[in-house]
Amino acid sequence: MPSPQLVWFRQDLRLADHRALLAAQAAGPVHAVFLNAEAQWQRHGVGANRLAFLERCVQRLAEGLAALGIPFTVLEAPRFLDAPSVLAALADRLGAEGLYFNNEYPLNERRRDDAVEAAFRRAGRAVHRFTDSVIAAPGTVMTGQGAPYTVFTPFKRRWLALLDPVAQRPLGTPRPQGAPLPPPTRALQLAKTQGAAAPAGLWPGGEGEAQRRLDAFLAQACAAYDAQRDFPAVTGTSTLSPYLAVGALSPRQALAAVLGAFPDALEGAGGAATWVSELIWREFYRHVVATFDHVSRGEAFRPAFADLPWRDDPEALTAWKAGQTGLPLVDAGMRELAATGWMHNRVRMVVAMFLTKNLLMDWHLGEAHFLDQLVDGDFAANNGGWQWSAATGTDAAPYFRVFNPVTQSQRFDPEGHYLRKWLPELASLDARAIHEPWRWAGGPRAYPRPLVDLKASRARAIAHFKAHAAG
DNA sequence: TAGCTCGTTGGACAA
DNA sequence: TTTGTCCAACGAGCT
Repeated sequence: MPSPQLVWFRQDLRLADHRALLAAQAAGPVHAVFLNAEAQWQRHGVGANRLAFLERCVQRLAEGLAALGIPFTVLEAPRFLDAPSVLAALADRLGAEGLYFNNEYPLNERRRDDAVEAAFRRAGRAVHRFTDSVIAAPGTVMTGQGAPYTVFTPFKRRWLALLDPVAQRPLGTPRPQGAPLPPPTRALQLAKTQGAAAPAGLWPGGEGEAQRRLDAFLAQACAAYDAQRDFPAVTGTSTLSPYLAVGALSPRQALAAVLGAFPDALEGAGGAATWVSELIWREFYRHVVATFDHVSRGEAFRPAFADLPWRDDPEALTAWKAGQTGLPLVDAGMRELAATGWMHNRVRMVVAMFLTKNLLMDWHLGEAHFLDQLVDGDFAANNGGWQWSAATGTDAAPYFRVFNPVTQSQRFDPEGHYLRKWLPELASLDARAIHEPWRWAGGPRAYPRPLVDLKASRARAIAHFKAHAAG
């Protein structure tokens, strides 16, 4: 029996188009492993919804591996620090020849992976790392001066110029490796998932579900994505973010599928092109995290705003989290998040702007709450989104661009369908009154009055940022 | 090198 | 109701 190759699954929980897995199979029989890093995840804010989803995806992966006859081990490695010893022990026990895994980009993950690689090399074992969670590897999309991009649009132009769609076609699926093994006998239990609020049926795990959603999106919503994606009451988005975040879907699979359905998706405008842009945004933020370590350390991307003082207002924060701010669109979004582990992207921007501008509270608080609640929680995308909203991030969005949650509500949910869905106490109000219930006969008793005056808090935020940008 | 253009997602107000 | 202008400057990135 030849020595097995260890394949370490992380945020790449699928069998198809898996670079490390396919490379390992080419070298010999594979033994798959997943590490349960409970303590690490809890310390870094991975919440119960995300863990429960992760658990379902690992479960599907375990079943798929068993069907192919590939043995699979889940090891306890509570902290990232434990990864080298735990993996080395497994390699010793199995007499493994090499270790294969796909790269991750936040600083902690890179350090963990470097430590694992060093430990394996010291033991005389080969380590093979792959670019898999992004189409363009960090470091390959650079300016004419050889510097990393910090503005999205030129990054996108360069990314598209470098893209070779043929070379980026998905790799296919692994082959069976002997007779099927018995499927896992007991349900996998990761960390503390009992606090999960999102019903399991909302976000089924696994790559099969990811492919179903991808197909449905391409058949139904993609063509009108540019026009429809901003309306939270409409199913205009792909809802693929959780699957991309855990790697149940690869970006190559997503890109190949959209190009198959819309061959001109790399040029011009239109729904498919706009969706491809979102895939590029995902890559952009991963490159930022891979390149600028201070982002992984929690610092503002723009040094000018590193020391911006924020208001401390625990009661307002509690009201924001609970969806009790008195601004209907903000509250609807926060309640959608609490109930489903997901929030429509337009509404994410509205609630983030409200927290960081109108309430003038630290974006780190919002970032942490989102990571704790979101099924699709991803450090790079979440951090990038929050810093964009807070005007501390990579793009040049001016700080005086402050969303008005009432105007946004009137524009993007004109009939109030989304508001009524999540705010039953406002269900009886008509389409005119529901966006600002306090103006109409004092508003319903069960619903709070606005936490802040929008006009005054907007002016306060602009003055605050202006004073700090100058100093 | 210096000049030029541009920057995901907006709001308020005046005319 | 619609449209134009201002809100501030600045630095990224290209030519």
